[in-house]
Amino acid sequence: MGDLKDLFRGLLKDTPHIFMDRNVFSSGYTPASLPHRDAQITTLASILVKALRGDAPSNVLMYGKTGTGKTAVARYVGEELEKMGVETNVTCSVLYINCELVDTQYRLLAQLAKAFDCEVPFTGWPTDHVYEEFKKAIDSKEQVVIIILDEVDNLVIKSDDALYNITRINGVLKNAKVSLIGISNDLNFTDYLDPRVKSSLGEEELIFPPYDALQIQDILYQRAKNGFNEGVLADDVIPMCAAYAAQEHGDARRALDLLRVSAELAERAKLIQVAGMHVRMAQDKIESDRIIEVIRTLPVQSKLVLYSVIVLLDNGSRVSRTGEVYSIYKQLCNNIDTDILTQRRITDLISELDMLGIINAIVVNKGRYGRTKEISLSVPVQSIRNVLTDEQRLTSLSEFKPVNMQVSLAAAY
DNA sequence: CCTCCACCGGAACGTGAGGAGT
DNA sequence: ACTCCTCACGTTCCGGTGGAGG
Repeated sequence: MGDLKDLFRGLLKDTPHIFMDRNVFSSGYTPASLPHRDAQITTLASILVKALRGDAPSNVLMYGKTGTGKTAVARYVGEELEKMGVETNVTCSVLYINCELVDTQYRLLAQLAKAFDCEVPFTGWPTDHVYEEFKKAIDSKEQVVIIILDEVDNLVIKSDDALYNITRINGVLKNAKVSLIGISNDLNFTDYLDPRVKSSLGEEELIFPPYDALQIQDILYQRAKNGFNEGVLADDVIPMCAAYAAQEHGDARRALDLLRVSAELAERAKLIQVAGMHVRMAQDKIESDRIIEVIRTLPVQSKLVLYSVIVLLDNGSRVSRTGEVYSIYKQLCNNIDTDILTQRRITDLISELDMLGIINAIVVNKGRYGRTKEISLSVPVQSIRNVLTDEQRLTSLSEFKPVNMQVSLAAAY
């Protein structure tokens, strides 16, 4: 036990210093420069420069798939604008709000008010009261407020009132000016909008095309220079990360994750250099983490269906049919005292699992023996069995033995 | 060529939770 | 505090189907 004191000391000493600054790879990090986004940066800056003259810039909509640098560009230009505002003595405030978390009008207003030191309780006030408070707070002095709404789709899907109110706020303010920057990865999201909001929000539009493999490489090299110590990356590491990410529609964030995970794997193996092998391992790890996360958050009923497939697999059938799955599923439900859903619903659950890429379900015709779905697992069994029995209500199922297996025996012939 | 299996999948409807309006 | 609306989740009902076997 006395050695425990040295536990961390030992680990500290042993750990090779691959990372210089882990922060460089976190999602909130804004790098000092953004390769291959000069055009977007210049355009955005030329729109926002009006703020430095004390006017409200046009509202901007930014489109692009995930990992194309939308958020980074918006934050980067925002920071520069604030800096410039200090120099030129114009108060410019840039607020960044992620609408994935802030997805109702109330929460949005509360969040905005809070940014101006205005106390709003989490709940309780009528929405228009919060709106008034927020107006009062920003109108207290002359300033230009730029609100960046990331993932703005989330705010709109429920109702576009929030956007409607904010786009019209300039009409009622005396001192302050407000502009919006909406960020969306859905090109068609304006279809959901009220036409008035649409024309007001989309005064300017910026498109972010996906990066190609070479561009991703540049980004990675730049981050690696700030994030890793020198010489820890083998030559092929970054090209590999870029190639993998480029295959999946040029997602730079994905490439950065890949690079980070590769380095973490190498670090955990106590190596001093990251090799191509680690990139491959990282690719697998990210994918299996994704699958596990998807399965873990599945509703209980879907888990039961999935478990039924596994049970059938354990009993020797490589593919299973809907009828078999359903009969096992019913047994499982009785076993843990859960409501049994109808077969119609199970059909849908099976289709959902198929779409998530966890199972493979194809419709086949067996002539006289009917028409059904042939279901097989498209991920390794051992990786998901434990995830399923981790769920509190399903733990007892690890002991489960199916009765009445002649159905699947018959299927063997 | 016809039948008929064993399920597919569309349509309409019921229900409860939760948010918005008043 | 109340009703109204919407949405996710499920059920009921049912027409549809490709081909093995007669």
